[in-house]
Amino acid sequence: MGRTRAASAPGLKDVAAHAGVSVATVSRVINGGPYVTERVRALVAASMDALGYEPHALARSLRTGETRSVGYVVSDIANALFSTIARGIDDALQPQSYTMVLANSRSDPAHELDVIRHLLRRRVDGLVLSLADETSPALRDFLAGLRTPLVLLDREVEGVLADQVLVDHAAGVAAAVAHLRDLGHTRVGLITGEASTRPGREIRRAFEDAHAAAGAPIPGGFVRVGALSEAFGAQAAAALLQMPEPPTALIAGGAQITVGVLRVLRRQGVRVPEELSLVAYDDTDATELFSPSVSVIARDIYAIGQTAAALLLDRLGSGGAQRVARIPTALILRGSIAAWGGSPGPLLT
Amino acid sequence: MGRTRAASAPGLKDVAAHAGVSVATVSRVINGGPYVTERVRALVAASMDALGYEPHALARSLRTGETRSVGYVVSDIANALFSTIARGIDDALQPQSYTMVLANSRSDPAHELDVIRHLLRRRVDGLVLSLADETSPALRDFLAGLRTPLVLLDREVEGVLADQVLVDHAAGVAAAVAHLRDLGHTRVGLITGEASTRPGREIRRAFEDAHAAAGAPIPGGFVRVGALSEAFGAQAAAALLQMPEPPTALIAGGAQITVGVLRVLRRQGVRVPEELSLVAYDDTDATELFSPSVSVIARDIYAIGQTAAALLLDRLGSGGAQRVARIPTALILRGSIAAWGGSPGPLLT
DNA sequence: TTGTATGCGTTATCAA
DNA sequence: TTGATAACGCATACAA
Repeated sequence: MGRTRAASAPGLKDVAAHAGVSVATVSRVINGGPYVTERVRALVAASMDALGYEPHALARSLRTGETRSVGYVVSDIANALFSTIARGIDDALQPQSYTMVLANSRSDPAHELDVIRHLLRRRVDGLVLSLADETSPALRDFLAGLRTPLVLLDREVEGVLADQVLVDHAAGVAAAVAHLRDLGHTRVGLITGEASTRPGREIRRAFEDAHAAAGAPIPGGFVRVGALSEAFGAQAAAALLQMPEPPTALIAGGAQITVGVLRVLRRQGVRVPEELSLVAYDDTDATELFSPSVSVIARDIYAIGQTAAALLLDRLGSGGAQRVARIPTALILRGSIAAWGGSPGPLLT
Repeated sequence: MGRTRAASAPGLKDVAAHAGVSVATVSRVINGGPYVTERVRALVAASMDALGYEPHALARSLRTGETRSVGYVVSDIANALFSTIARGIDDALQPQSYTMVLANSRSDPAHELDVIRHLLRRRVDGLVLSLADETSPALRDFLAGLRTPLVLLDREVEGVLADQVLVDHAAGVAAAVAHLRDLGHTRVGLITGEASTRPGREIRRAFEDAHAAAGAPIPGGFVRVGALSEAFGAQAAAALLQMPEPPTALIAGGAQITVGVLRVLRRQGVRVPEELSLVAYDDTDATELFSPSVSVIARDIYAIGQTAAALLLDRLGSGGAQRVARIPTALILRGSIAAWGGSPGPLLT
């Protein structure tokens, strides 16, 4: 007896009845509204937890027009890069009581549009996008016409107005090439992702620029471009090693690619760095624990997510012009690099 | 001119006006309701994409009482274990057009309750929980009183009615101990997580049971229990190695712990498997690429997520009794194990 | 300082 | 086969 609708969760109405006030008053108490007596506030608060009241976020959102949620679209959440970014986003969102809604696109550009639409139907207040492919015209047009605030992570989509977080791949790659050349390497290979996504373009461009600046040619077939996968990394590394005149140093431009490369080097018993110097992408357990430890181009991945969320929250709050945040890269030297030709320098472990 | 409320997204009303029918009819078309002329259906469909109409999921949910979303509560999404599970959940959810809402508890039991409450306010239809601590009384009481369908991942919470996905740690650990003993190891150490969480309890129990079954004592100090972190793994490994009579074989019961252990073995130049045989947890890049490759107790992590989502969807659909799904473990033998005392067997790489 | 009443965009009930 | 309309739970303009 007493409560009539025992089945469903208590609402504002139930709390109001229990406290002997109106729903408006309860609402004011919940939202910290003005003009509420301390006496009434306490009364209502008591009723709320007597009934175990939990505000109905959907109803509130329908009324206010904001969901306090942001969508994160990602090609594969199981990828350490993206899950670390997700952590960064979520950590930055929680203090403002925003929620992250995750949508996995499975690296499929068509599906990508679907999941974005799905998020929009749920009326997320903003979107953070780690796009699988920034060249799809359908996606580009769709995003260009979008009102919802957007943050692009290391992606450039023509005609789309969005905040961006860009990783400075060029600096890391330039440093790596310069270091290897200083050590006497004139035959440096590169394995990286396709041009359909910014990192692939940037890494390749920086690699070529660094050689051009040094007035050094890149031997034919030394740049391998393909999927950001272990399989491609392995295949490309094997192909490179099989060349009549293989590279004496290699840059693996992508974390998954790196794993494939390491697997091949290990399987073929290639001695690193004696036979091949190696610079890989991203400071991970795998690169650190490989023997020898692998020199890497590293960046603060967590910060990418944090920064993205910060940009988005900022825009949701105050609006303003589109902004671009830049994440630096650093070359971390470890045992996988040695001089070529001349006398070897001191070996790191 | 024409549309009055150009600012906000078009609603059912706008579509109805544009098509010259009632909102009820539009709603029927959207939901594939019965009794709609093909003529009208086409008319409405045309109006919908003329206006770029997107259904308002929140309003619909408010009306229907279901959000078609499930919350996944996780102690750290950046952890590969949980991000892989998340992928499994999401993949199983998407075909049914359910969405995953992620909530990171930061391994903090108090915060854990907060994020669950937050998810509930958003009226998720169900919850998948990778709890950081299953012993918290507050959390236990809260969950016990919950109406929302629950799936516990490798956790046991007293008094809580929920579907469960349980990993069969015991089988893997038993196989590992048996294999090591067959190879002559009588001094096997274990580093694993605390009893506050099922895996820690199970792994320890299986380790002790396996020894008891063999009538073999476990040397004092050979079982180290602590945080599931790299730091603890490293610290415990160092302590074990420093003992006057250190173990000849070691089981690292946790992926993070494993990384810490590997780091120490490498730093101290411990020769694996000559000086120490090693069995670690989870088949990862790090364990595979370590030299030598590390034997592991593996399980299909992705399947944990998939199974959890399947159980939940099932319950959301048909209800029925609580169910328990079991995920097997397997011992994968690689080069990190060798016989002790007798003649070494054939070495794997 | 508090209460009443309206509407957010839907679905579902009932009449037509 | 279609249309009018009442909720869903809340926030807020306005009245008191």
